[in-house]
Amino acid sequence: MLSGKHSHERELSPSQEHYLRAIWELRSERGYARLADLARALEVTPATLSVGLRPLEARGLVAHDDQRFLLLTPAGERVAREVHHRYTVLRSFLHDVLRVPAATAEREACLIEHDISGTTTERIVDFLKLLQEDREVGAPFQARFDAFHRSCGATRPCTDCGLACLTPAPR
Amino acid sequence: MLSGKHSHERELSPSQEHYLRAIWELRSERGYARLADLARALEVTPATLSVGLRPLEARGLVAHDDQRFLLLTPAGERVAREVHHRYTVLRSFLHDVLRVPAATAEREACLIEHDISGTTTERIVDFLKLLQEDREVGAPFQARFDAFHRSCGATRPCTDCGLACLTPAPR
DNA sequence: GATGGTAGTTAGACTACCCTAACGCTTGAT
DNA sequence: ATCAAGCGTTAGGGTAGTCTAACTACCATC
Repeated sequence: MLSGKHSHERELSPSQEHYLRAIWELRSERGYARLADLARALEVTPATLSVGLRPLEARGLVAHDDQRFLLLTPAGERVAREVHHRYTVLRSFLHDVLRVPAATAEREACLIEHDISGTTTERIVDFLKLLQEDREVGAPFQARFDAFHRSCGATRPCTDCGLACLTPAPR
Repeated sequence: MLSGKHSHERELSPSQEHYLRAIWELRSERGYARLADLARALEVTPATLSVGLRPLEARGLVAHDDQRFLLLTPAGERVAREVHHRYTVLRSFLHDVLRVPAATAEREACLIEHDISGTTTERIVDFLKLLQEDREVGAPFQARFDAFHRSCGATRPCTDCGLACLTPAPR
């Protein structure tokens, strides 16, 4: 589908970032990660991973035991945590603020995590923190937002584009 | 880089969505779109497009003149507008609300536009409208947010993960 | 009417990502 | 001791999206 050139100026491809995050999450949850577990978690065949992890090993991000348990090097763990961080922030924003259903929020966060810069991520963190910490902003905002989009008239298609648009509707 | 299976359950691939949006934008701006213009706009070679547009023609989304000027069918235009809508909404959110620099906002919106559902897009629209229309929420919110992230202490790394994290820092 | 630029196409190659099928290596149960 | 299960690897294939290079087709002017 999408490939090279545009998108993803990062050093690692989306898949590779995904692999790293999944290894880290497995290891956090159960203390170890085997290739087969990882394959299950990522819904990918072991063959795919066997090949796909190779470049990550070559770059010194992933390694393994004498028992072939997967390990993250410090560099690999740093990347994994960054990806996980982006994922978490996005999911929280989508679900906790925008009230997108949990499954959708997770699915979309999984994709967007590879597209979004660190800078943007931190802006969203600021945003979440503001809602959390500033009582004069947080609660009223969320209450209004919830009410706002519950009233289905909130977004009405604009006659020009047939899509809910950003120019305020005439009244 | 990223391919098949995960990501993008949409009928069209990210590239194809991109092509449609670009045709639509070119035609909106200057009334016509030629393959060469499109190639320049998308920073892709004409050869890529010549091949890449074929499936879109086969699906009845794109057509051309006797003069080979590119046209969108009604179905093609509908998709193009949807993509453009997602793009616009994202860019506005990133730039106007989160204050991400314009260039970054555009670059990231260009990527995320293919990942995000219509539902989520409309949630963001609701959010933008709320800020725009509700004076008790909009202005104070934005003022606080701007002040908040200007003060660089706003996000501080948490000792646990080394990344600004979502659990409130101990005080 | 030859020359040359612009537009689009075709052919061939490459990379990323995925799959299935077949094989080798433990390891644990019978 | 064998045999089955499970893990990982290898080999071979497929698709999407891109590229370069070589072509065709049309104008435009000289």
